[in-house]
Amino acid sequence: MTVADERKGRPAAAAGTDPELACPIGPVVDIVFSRWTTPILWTLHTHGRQRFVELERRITRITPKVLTQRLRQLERDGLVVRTYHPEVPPRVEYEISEFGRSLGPLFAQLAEWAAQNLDTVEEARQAYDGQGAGH
Amino acid sequence: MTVADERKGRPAAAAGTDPELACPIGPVVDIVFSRWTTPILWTLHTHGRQRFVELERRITRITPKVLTQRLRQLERDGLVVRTYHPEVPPRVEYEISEFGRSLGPLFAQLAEWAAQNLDTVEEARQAYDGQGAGH
DNA sequence: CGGGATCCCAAGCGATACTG
DNA sequence: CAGTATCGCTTGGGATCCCG
Repeated sequence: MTVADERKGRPAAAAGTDPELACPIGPVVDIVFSRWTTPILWTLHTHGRQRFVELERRITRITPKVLTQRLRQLERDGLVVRTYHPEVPPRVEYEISEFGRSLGPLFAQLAEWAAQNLDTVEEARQAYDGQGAGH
Repeated sequence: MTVADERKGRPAAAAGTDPELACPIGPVVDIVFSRWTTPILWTLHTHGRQRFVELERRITRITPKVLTQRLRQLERDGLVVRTYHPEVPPRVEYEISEFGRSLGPLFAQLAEWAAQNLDTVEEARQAYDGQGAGH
């Protein structure tokens, strides 16, 4: 199931003395930035409602099993809506929920940061690897 | 939210198509939202420059080995600055780099989303678990 | 088509011991 | 104090088979 599901959003707790996180964004990371969730949400966001196979094809390298797992998790968290059409052959469609769309600005800002600073990270890595080897 | 819509033709870092992501924020997630990086960056952000043990104590449950690994990664990516003081006993201090501070607004927005919507997620989970089990 | 069940392996992390 | 090195377990994910 969920990797670290012990975290419960307890509103009563004071500024997080939670076990492994002294920060309030730990739980969000688990929810939104788990292993495959970001590509899934992004694909659903850009291509709208689509079927299981479409997701499978667009998100390369993901296996159906994992795709199902993540999709279930996102559905459970209310970020994705799953619609089952009892036809032959069966048809299932996934889309971002209204609640899931509240992540829009966040993703946009994230994408913007990526566009502006990703190469800086790359430079930092090369610099580190270059003279970091000599220590 | 269509900020990065036009930069889809971004050349991949390595050769070929990007492995696991049809989305431009995949790499950022790896850099910023890896396993322990969020608590580390948050702690460094809120408590300023501090030593290894301080980080170790504040980020509960993290082992020194993993803390070192993540710290090295963050240093390599240019988000964290490591300062070694050749004393006896040795003293090492960590702080967020200038570049790392560019993540500030992002974290703020993330924290805000968490504060507003985390209980919604919890409700969705309970609803899902409640009647999802009977299905 | 859209999965669930099973087996299995590789990565990640914890625990422990040791160094400068 | 601030790590590095090694071992061993836990776990996520791939591969395969099968069902509705």
